[in-house]
Amino acid sequence: MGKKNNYTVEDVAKLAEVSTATVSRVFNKSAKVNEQTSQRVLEAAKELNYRPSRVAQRLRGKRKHSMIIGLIVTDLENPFFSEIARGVEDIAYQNKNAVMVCNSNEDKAKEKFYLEALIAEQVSGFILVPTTHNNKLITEIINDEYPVVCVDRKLNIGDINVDSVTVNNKQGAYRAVERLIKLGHQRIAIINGLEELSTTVERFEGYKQALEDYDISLVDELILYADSREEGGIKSTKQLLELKERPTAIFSINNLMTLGCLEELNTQGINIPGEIALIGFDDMPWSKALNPPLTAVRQPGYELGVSAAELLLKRLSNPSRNTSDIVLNPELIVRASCGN
Amino acid sequence: MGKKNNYTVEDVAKLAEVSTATVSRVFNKSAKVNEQTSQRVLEAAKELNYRPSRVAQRLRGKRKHSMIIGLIVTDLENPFFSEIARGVEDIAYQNKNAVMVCNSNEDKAKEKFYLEALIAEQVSGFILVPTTHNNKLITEIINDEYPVVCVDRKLNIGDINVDSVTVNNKQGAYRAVERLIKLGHQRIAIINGLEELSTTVERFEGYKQALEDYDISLVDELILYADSREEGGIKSTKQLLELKERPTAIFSINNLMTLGCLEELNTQGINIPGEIALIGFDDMPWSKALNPPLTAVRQPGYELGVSAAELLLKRLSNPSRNTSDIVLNPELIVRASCGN
DNA sequence: ATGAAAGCGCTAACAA
DNA sequence: TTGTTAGCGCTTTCAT
Repeated sequence: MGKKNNYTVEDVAKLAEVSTATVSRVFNKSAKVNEQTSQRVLEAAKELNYRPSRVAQRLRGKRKHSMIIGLIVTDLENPFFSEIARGVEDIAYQNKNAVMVCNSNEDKAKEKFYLEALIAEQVSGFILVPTTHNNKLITEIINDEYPVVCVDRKLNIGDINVDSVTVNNKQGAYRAVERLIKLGHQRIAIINGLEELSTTVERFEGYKQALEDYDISLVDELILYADSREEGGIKSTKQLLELKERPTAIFSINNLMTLGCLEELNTQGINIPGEIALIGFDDMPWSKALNPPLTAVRQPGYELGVSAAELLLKRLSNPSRNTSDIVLNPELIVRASCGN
Repeated sequence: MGKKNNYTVEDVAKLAEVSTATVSRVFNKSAKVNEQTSQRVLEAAKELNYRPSRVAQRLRGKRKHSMIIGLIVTDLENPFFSEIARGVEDIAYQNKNAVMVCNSNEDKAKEKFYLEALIAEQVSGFILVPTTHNNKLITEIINDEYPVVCVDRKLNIGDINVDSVTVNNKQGAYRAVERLIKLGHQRIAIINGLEELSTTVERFEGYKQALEDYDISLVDELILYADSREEGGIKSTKQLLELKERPTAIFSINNLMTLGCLEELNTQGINIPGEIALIGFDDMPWSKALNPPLTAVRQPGYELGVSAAELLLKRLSNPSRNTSDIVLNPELIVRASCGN
């Protein structure tokens, strides 16, 4: 019970009748080794099924980093974030880095827990979807010059410098709402996500801007906030439907809430887009198979992940590089749910 | 540039004017330390913003494991697997373990890469959705007494003993097909997933069993295999629709393929379930919002993850424990896509 | 209650 | 080309 393959360089060295240094050299190709000696070492290693301990390597080595990228997202069940994860992973894997993804579940304590675990494990750097702007730990980490890239959301902390990759949320929202307006809608409700998120703030700005540009005034009862989950969409939609004067269109700011919204509308037998038109933020694989097919602002999740990983890799190879903010543009995918 | 907070026990010891041993004792509460000394150490540590290096701890310490669970899934973008991940994570977090999830993307080389990375990092153990049955590396790892739990798929290797948590796939498939038969269908097509997966094999068995029990013979042209992705569903459906004699019902074995299937059916204007009925394996958050709402076999993804994590934790605390196989039962969720 | 010192498994000078 | 040796940062005897 538990031999657990704990052979060391020394065991291999002994079996191959060489020094530990030679074993190390063979494994790392860090210096010329005689072909035959090399063979002997490899055979010995194979016989013992030897695996170098990365823990020891890391403790000793000058290359302090682990070739492991930590990715912390806020909701792994949300396909938008799994798309990001895929993007990160593809780039990382191409560069022989492993990605370890952790799910903070929008919970600050969990985020902290994972951040600390990953630092303790000495990951090379982080790609992070921060839970909220104001995070002391993250500030510390960044000030400690730990390589960090924020993705999807910005870290709105005073004068701090971080790489970031985000989407032009304001523009995306603006286009969605503009579309609705041009279709003749005036009473346009918005279901916002968590209030403190930069994405929520920006999308809401797009909404306000569009209304303003078209001389439509904001109506309090049409501006809702929910929890970015399906449940939140259902609840908000119910609330909207109870209004004396219902909205003629709903702009839902996140994929899962949109699903909830659609469900509730269908449940209550509302005709979409006849009675109420619907546009969502975030286009999903199933959007076109929905009833009705959903008009949505498509965010390039995969590309977000790719860019973030590339950015992190660049910083890793050049730590003194200036930080940069990459902003990707979303796109409005028009389908039946908003009419035409 | 790059101070990177590399303070060590020694720095703290110096500042607090104690020995490194004392610092260690304070941090690990591993022995009585004078209250005042302890205070001094803590202050010194805070001042330097000292974080013990887990790498060094692990190299030295007797507790060899890291409180990190490695989870390797085959498709992180598939919500079924993210549900599993959530289950694993919740249990792990409750027990102060971190989860690092890796995505093998159904690729053996990638699976190997991650397996080795995680072992090298000395994770406490694995929860694994194996890419295919026959995997030498995994056999080795298990034989090395590394704690492993297989989830969703079994590792059909000869005499090896592993903990596993799976779904009763045969039963689930049987019920789906039986339902179709009872609704009067005789020409029932099946779109299988990757041929070598245990899940595919078992679901196909359920299909065959049901047909046999109701005296319906197997028809080759109605038995298709695809790649478990949306694209595969589209392709297979096209193929089915080109048949001289079309099936009257389709049983699609995986969520993403079902989506593809539905899309293609809708694209070609097929009436569901009028012309062709559809049942899928795997119920998803969006299933009820589809057009038409989808009848599906619901797999308890979250519970799968929970059970797997619990099993792993048990093995960790008692390595000589007998292995066990947990089988969870699926459930047929009836909606409009199969008629009634 | 505290300190000194050994050593975990490995790599990188420095020698030979 | 190969070996010897000194640590990496920490925990853990063994002394004191």
